[in-house]
Amino acid sequence: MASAHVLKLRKGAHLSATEEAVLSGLAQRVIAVPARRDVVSDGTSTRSVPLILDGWACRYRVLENGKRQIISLFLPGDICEPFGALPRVTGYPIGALTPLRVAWLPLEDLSRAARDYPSLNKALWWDLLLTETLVHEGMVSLGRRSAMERMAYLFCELHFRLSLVDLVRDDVFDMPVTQADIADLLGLSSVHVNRSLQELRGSGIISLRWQHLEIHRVSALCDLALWDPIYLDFGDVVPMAAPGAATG
Amino acid sequence: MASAHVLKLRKGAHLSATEEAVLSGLAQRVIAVPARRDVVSDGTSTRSVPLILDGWACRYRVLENGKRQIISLFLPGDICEPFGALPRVTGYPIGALTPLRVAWLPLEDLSRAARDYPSLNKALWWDLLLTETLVHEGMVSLGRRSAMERMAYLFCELHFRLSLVDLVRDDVFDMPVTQADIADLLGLSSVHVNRSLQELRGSGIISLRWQHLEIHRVSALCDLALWDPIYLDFGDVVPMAAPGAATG
DNA sequence: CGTTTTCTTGACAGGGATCAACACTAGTGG
DNA sequence: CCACTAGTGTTGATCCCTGTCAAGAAAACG
Repeated sequence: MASAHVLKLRKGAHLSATEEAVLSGLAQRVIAVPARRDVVSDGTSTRSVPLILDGWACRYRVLENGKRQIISLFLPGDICEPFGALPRVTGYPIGALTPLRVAWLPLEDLSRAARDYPSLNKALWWDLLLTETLVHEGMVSLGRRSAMERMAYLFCELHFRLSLVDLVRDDVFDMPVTQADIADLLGLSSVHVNRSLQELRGSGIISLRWQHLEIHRVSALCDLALWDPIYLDFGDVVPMAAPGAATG
Repeated sequence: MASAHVLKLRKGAHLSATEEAVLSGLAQRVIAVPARRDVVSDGTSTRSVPLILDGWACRYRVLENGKRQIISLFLPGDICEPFGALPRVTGYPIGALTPLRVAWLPLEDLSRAARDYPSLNKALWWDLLLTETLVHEGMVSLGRRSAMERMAYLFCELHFRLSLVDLVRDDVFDMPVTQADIADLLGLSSVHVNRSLQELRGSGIISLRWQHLEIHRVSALCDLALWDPIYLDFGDVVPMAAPGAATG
């Protein structure tokens, strides 16, 4: 069974067996991180980037008044710093929402792999594009979707993203986060998350018990979420990457 | 007088006269875009990226219900697709908020320049980091700042960004956008923007007339905005860029 | 100078926050 | 194995921030 990032990157480009082996080989230095601990607390090492093998993590920010906003969610198979080489003098912490298995990918290995294997390169660009789009669509949610729409959108996004790494079966998947986490993700209060959730369950579109989400009517959920597949279904075909703008 | 992008990138690395000349030379193909016209309507050409020489632009998204959210703002000196080479099969449109002068930078030229001149490379990475951080902090605004705080934050951000390109004099700068634009930027209604603006003016912290913003008490504004300089003052020193994660 | 866009103001409604209490679950240690 | 504790989910009551609708004033524009 291939690990999550291999499963995910397969969706971005057709990978040969060799390339998949290379990809698996990158994830050598694996460490465990307990829930609610920071993976990186302030900026990231320039030498390697964290890859989530298992569990959920997030990039977040806590304001002076104590309010927390989750900026992006990292699921199994996600590279937490997709702008990999970006030297950060400062940055937002990345925290574990659940117990984590994290692989630290040495940047040298990663860029060598990308250089040697065009399909791998393509897949990594695809991953970057996807990550960027997710952030943008998250902004649209926070700015212009109602609480209910945000919830619905989140479930659609999770359905889409977790499908990429084979963690969805029959429109059912695990959601190992608290309602308070969801609140910080959606810019709501946890009380309101609770109520929206109940309303969504009451409508028969989903059910959620024991951190287990089941989507009964996917299309109804997408409608409610103002989901536009144009933005997230990239399909299988992605043009080859041109040279990077800022690449030395 | 150097053009805006040169002024901006100077802040990211020390550039030699030669490097500045190269940078200026990149902006050959200059075109004018009238206000309210799209610069790119669906995705971007793979061959070149737009650079704003003059005027304000934005990346935005319109939901099916007609609501618009501005995802990022582009000011003079900004490269609209800082992920330059990113091949987009889909994407959000970029629109002109004011009449624009746009230079289309050929990607080949850009990456050759970055390859040949390390400081230029460093500056472009710095620019990318800055852009990324602005988006993240925008999410925090939308999710966890009140209307008043968002307004204040926006003015702080603009003060910071426009200072980079020498468009601020004595805490005064032009704001050539309508209140409806601000509303779509901050995830508010235009009516509420109007009222927040008046309250802010009434408090004596700013004045705004004829699209001319004057900040009277910068520190008060920063306090109100929950402004954290850690996230946006990168200072002059930035570590050298490592090789890109997904660079072929 | 008329026309259109933008700004401003008022009245009203509602979505979501806040506060507070209680139930439930899970983990902990005796 | 059970009591204890802490975290999480649930509910009700209340408030207020912000959206919506509508109309008039001011400014921009051709």
